[in-house]
Amino acid sequence: MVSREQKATWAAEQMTLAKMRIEDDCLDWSCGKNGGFPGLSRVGGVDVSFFADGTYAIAAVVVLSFPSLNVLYERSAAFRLSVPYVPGFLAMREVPALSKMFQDVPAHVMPQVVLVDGNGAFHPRGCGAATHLGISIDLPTIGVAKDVQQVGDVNSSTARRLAKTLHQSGDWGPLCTVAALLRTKGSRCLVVSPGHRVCLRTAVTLTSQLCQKALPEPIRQADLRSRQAVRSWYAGVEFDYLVAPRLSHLEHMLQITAKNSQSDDSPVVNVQSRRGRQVAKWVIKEKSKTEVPCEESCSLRHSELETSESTWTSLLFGWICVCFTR
DNA sequence: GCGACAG
DNA sequence: ATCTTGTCGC
Repeated sequence: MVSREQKATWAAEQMTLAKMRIEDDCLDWSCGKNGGFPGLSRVGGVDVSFFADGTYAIAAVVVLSFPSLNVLYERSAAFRLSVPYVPGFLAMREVPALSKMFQDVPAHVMPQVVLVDGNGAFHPRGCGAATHLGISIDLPTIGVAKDVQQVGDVNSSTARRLAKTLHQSGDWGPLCTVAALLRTKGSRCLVVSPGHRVCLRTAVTLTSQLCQKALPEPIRQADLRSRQAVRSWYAGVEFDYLVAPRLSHLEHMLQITAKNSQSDDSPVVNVQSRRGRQVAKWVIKEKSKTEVPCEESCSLRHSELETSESTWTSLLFGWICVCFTR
């Protein structure tokens, strides 16, 4: 499906990105030792759901208040899949769309940390999707995977052994230096790894606090909403459509890095934040008019459909689906 | 050749 | 990831 050369190129990109990863807490909030997170008021979650035909998908971004976990912002948008899923290269498939979604998040609801489906630094080349996204948008990210990827000596049997020592929800233990196994409700275990700008301890502690159910709430919400979006699309609801970026993240970031290093040798952190703000210069087509960043926002903003005669019934059906699952 | 393989 | 029914329980 994907050429050997392509994989080599991707791997090189990942190794470059891995070097840019900030492995310590670099936050505008902190992970208190008493269980609190002073300064933290917004947590984000992202997920992607797929259409049956496998050529399109819907990316969802949600922002929840913390610690109350109410939905402050959510958006779902469709995009064309340009890359197949290849183990170890999940980011190449999902991150471009997710990254673009963050361009449109209003500053006043921009999350202070984002939870991502998949791995962060726990990755064969130290650059899972959470790390990749984090560096692309220059936000702290945490990787939360439902299954254990083989990384070095760590694999699913390693995790099974560790899982036996975790007796109740909230218990966790390190799988390696960059990943922990966290037990949540229903005896479920998640692999948590720092994506960008957070350390392992902060990543696990926060993720644990966010697990009202078996999954951390931001990811669960993004998951629910992106799936719902797919279903209501079949019922006639239309979505924003994201157009793929012209350059890969790495190409874009390398350009900016080069530009920055000409002018001065500023510290890594400054370069990072500057880079983050310049990452996106992409086009948005068919942007729907409504943007609803308030609590009562309905999960789906459908642009007015003025098309066929079946539209009315399918819209109604879509609404019923929406109401039914909430 | 065979098994492993985040979403 | 996705294809899918009922079922057990608060």
